[in-house]
Amino acid sequence: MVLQNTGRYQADPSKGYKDWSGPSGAKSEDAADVRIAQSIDNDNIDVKYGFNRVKDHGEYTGLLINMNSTEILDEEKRLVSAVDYYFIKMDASRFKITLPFEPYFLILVKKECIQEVSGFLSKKFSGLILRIEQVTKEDLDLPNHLIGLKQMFLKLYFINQVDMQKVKQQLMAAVRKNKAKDGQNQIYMEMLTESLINKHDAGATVKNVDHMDNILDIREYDVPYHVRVSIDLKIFAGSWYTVKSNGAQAPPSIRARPDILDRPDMIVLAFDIETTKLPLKFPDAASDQIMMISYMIDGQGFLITNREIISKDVEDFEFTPKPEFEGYFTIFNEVDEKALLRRFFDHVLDVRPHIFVTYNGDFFDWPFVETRAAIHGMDMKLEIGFEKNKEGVYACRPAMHMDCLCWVKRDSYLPVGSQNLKAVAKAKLRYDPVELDPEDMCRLASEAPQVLSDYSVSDAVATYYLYMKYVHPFIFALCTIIPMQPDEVLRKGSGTLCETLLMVEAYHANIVFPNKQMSIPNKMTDDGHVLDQETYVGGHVEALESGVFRADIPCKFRMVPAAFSELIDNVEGALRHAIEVEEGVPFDLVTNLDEVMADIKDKLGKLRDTPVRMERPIIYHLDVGAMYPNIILTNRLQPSAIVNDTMCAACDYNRPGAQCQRNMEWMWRGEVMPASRSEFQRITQQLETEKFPPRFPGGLPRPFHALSRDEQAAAEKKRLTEYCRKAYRKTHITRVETRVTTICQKENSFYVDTVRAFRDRRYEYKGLNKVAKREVSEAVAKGDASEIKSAKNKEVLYDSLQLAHKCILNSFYGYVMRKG
DNA sequence: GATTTGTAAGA
DNA sequence: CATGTCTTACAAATC
Repeated sequence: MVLQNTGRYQADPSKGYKDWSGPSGAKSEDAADVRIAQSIDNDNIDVKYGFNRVKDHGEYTGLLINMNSTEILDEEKRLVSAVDYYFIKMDASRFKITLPFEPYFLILVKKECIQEVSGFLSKKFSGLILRIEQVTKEDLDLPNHLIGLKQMFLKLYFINQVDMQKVKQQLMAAVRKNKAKDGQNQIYMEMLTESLINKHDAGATVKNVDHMDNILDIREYDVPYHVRVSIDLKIFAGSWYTVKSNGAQAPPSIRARPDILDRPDMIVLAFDIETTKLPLKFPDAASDQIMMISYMIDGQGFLITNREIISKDVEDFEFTPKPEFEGYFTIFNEVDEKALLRRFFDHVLDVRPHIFVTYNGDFFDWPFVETRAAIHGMDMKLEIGFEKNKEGVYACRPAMHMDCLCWVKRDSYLPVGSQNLKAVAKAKLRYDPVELDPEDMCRLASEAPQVLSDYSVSDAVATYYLYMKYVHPFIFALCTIIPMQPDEVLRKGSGTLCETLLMVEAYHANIVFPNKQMSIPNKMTDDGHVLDQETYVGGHVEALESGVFRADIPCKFRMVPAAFSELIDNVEGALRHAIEVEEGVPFDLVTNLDEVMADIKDKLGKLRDTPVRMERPIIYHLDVGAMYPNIILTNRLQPSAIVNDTMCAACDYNRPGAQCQRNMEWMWRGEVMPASRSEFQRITQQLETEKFPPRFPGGLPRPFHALSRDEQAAAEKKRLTEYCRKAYRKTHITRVETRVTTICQKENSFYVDTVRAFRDRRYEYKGLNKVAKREVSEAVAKGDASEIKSAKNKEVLYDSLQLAHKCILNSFYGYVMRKG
């Protein structure tokens, strides 16, 4: 492997930096020997946890619990991208299958030279591109696609992701260049004009000689590999599959088994550590020690003490805060910290948990254990396979790490002040945990080891049962619809979950994924002011009347008689709707209709006749359920349905009297810099004569044009803000405008369909929650303790599921405004 | 000392 | 790597 120093700054900061950092730089990652070593490493760790790759010709049925991407050598000794799928069988035994899958992405090429570009690319990237196929997909950006026009793409296959990355980078550069030629959406505009001028003659444009210039767009290039595979093959964690293994070389075949519902229990280990610390300081792994590790495995508790710190041996004891949260603890008193860690690692490898659970373990417990182990000459990665990955998460291929704090933050709907473990235990598990002032802990270690043990164990118990009751059922329910690892489903933002759900829907509807929209830095308004930020004016609440209202304080009402007359005239229609549509009862089954109608009319009549009244009010709490999702559904609001006149002009459905355009008013709000266009230009001119700090300490100062586009924009913005503050004595002017946007009502409904499916799923859980509530009261009436327990569990489960679905459902609304 | 700006939290 | 806006409170920055 040769490192080349071209002496030029690299555009990508991470790449550019690594090239200076010696042999461990970026390029070593694609060196074949390193990748083969990585592949062997992967398998060794998996075997450590009992996941052996199936290589025979047998058939296996198992519950899929996890997935990881990897590389394997094929019969020609080439490195091939594949996904490892981890299963457990009904008898709790484990196996792993490895599914090779060729990564791919799509490119859009000028229609008239598809063949030529295809041939050109095969030659230019021979050895990298495996093969090229032509595929047609529905492209919601394509003018007049509603009549069934499909877009033709070239689908480029690769044997592995590294090759794909290399080609992707070059093609992206070409696409960027071609797009920049004029305007942002020039490609689609060109197609628009073409389709407007002459729908049958597309070959009129002049063919380019350099075929890189004919690549108009690149699509679906940034879908994570394992997500790609799982979308295309419909493989979801938390589901059952029957796998037919076809020997060591041929890929296995996988078949979903929706008929199996029971699940084997996964082995769950929840742990928590207690450490020494200096007074009024946070524990520091470099100097402080681990005093105790307490953990629970499948409801069985363990506590390891460090007798260098703890003054005397602790005896086995029980910590059961509530009958349903049992905790019998077995104690290992170890001579020192090294023996404590040794005991912990050995126990982990003996049990081989599927899931490790912590509370904020990514930031405290894991790094602390890792550092302390290193001080004693142990490598946590080698011992139990856990290390910090590039997202800052402690992870291991064959075991998951579930940090309950992630669930609390995103899905629990608890306020920030109640997100510590104690408060969460109170709110969700409904018991008062042992509380202890951190400043007392070290003293208690020597004076009252039992008190400290109780405390330490209490955290492990809370973490374990919080996970088992709330986090586990929720994450594995979501996993069956979101094609990601359980870890990711736990940790990703709700917007990313929405996006992934949408990708699944789009793929199976044969719709090409829309590209991410890039925001233009320092955008200008029409009258030449820099736009700092733009958004919409959101919803607000209007109070018709304010004051103190109580059901026992009479209140003055002023009725509108005409409204009552209208109501009286419509009583029959309203009743019919209520009976037939809402209750689903045939109208003629009702026997006392006249009676009820007369009663209602009489009451309404009295209200009409004495319109000014003093009465005790009845106070209602009226909640509009799933309001935003329903607004989306009734108006068929979806990003791809935002159209303009040009798009509609190209659409065959746009005939006189067409009902497909829904015009909707909204309020635009922009924060505008007060400086004028000429002032802005003067500032940029000034900046171009200046020098800027080097990219890395010790480098040369850079002129303005050497800065990246983002840095330039930031510098312009900063200088402009300073200028505006001096010259105008304010940095922003807020503008609000009413705008009208057209929503196409005929657009492919995959987005609104996804929202609807998710809303209905939530209602399903709400319904099940109601059923469980009824079961609780029935069980309470019967006095059957075990039935009460199981019914209560169900109630809690369905309530947490519906609440968490609410969070993601609301995210569908916000998702369309997401940046990046 | 008044005003603007930035941040966090909750709804 | 990343749901949204609106309101309130408060501290820091700035004039």
